Amino acid sequence: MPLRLYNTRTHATEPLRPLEPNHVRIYVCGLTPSAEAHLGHARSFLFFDVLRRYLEHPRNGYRVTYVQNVTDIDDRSIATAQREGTTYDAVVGRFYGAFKDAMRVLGVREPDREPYATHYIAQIVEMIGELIERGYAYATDDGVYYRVARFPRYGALSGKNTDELLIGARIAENEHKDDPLDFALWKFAKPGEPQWPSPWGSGRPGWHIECSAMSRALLGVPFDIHGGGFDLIFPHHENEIAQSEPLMDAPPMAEVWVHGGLLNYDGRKMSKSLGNFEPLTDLLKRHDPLAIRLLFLQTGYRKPMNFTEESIAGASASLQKLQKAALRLREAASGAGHASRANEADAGDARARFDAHAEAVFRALDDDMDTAKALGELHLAVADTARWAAAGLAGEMLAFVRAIAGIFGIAAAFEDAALDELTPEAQARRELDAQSSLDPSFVDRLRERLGDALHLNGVVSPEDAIRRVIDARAQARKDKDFALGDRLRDALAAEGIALKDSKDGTTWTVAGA
RNA sequence: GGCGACGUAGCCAAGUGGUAAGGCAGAGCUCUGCAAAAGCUCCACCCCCAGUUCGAUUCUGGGCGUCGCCUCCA
Repeated sequence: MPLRLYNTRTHATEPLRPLEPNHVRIYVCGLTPSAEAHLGHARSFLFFDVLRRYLEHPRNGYRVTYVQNVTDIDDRSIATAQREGTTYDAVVGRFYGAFKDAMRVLGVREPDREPYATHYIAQIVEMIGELIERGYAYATDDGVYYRVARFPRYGALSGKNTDELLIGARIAENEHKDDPLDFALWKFAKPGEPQWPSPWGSGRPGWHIECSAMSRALLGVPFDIHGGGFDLIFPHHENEIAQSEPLMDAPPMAEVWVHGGLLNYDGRKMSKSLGNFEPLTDLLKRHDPLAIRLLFLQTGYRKPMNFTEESIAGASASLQKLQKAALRLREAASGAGHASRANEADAGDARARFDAHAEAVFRALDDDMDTAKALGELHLAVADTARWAAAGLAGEMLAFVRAIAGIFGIAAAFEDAALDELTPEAQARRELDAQSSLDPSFVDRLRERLGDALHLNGVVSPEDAIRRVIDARAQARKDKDFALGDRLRDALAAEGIALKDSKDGTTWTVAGA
């Protein structure tokens, strides 16, 4: 059963049928880097990254060509440049560089092509020329506009009709346009603004035309998937269709239109205009990028979702649960030689269960990339460590977890090195690191708490003090003086030091470290 | 005013015409002197009302609520 995706164009979930066999061509509207990117942008690109990974996974086996543009010229970058006394491309370079860094941290793969609008001026101008030639566009004294009335299907994607749009009181009046619905293809430059020559006057492209021109240039039309955020459906994607399809023999320009749900922050849309967002780079300082990925995977990609500190904390804990399960699988797999004494009937039964679990995960992904369901199924699959171990399937299950993690883009969490971090030895190592952060007055505070239980004479370093208390407690426990032992431990606890007993002795951790 | 999405346990969240995945948090139990870790178990009358149906959380209609789009926006 092939992957099915919800298609905004047809308002239905339908099987993906690539126009070229085994090759999926995707165009996703990228960033306008004239301000800092936020988590909402990340959500969108993170989803398309997962989609791409799944398409390429052997289950689907597609080759993917992924194009994501960069709107490197717009009114805001020009305004910012003027305000800061620099150039628009310096502004764009700064914000886009930060965005790329963030994407790298989040494990989002690089697009195959990353076209900048200003690098495709020739193609843009050519396309505008074609539109004018066919009566779909007209030049005025401040730019070239698209004539919406000329395109009867305008509004089909977004489910709007032009009459209703006109009623909306929010369309700005513009004496240069023939019709309020018309939109700019080319804006003539005012003095001092960046500009490129065109047959109609020098200026810069409007936002919408770049995507029509660059998708045509790099993928050819029609192509398979056109993606972007929900907020781009109107007017951006509607306008792209209006620009591209009149010039095509066989529309639509894209078979499937995929739109990702927006991210709310504290219950409100995270947006540049509302300004209620935290820059992505700041957020990534506070949160594990893998936990962020998991957080988004927990929600259907089309649903609006609300970001809260509580939800990211939950996702982080959930990730750890999966990691610990993977660690147990790894341990079971390495000791598999003597563990797999199950009889053949049981083994066959376990095999059937294994396959059913795996199939359930894939079926969820096939169903319009239901990553939330897939994640739930993965938890179920992994939970039965004992069964997989007994049937000698622990290694295979671990490999399965890793394969799915690869699709999810969280494979790093399940690499041996990451799993090693969860072992007791790694914890001990971390504790050593934590030692250096203890405040020197720690010993004095601890001495006061212990009172006559232990004097800590001559002890200066916090580590030595903790060690002394642990040793004293060990002796107390040996002597069955549990009251004293507990007193010692409580004193440490009051100073934020937690003890953990294991067969290999007692270790300690700094709470919250 | 037009268009649209959503409303499932403290939080995140999947889902089906026959009585509700998963994660976090919480509770209990097992194991441990206690604690931690680990494991097991428990934890929802699915916003309200009406209708269709043998039966609805799931379908239809109405209401209420939240959010979004209609302007730059992933």
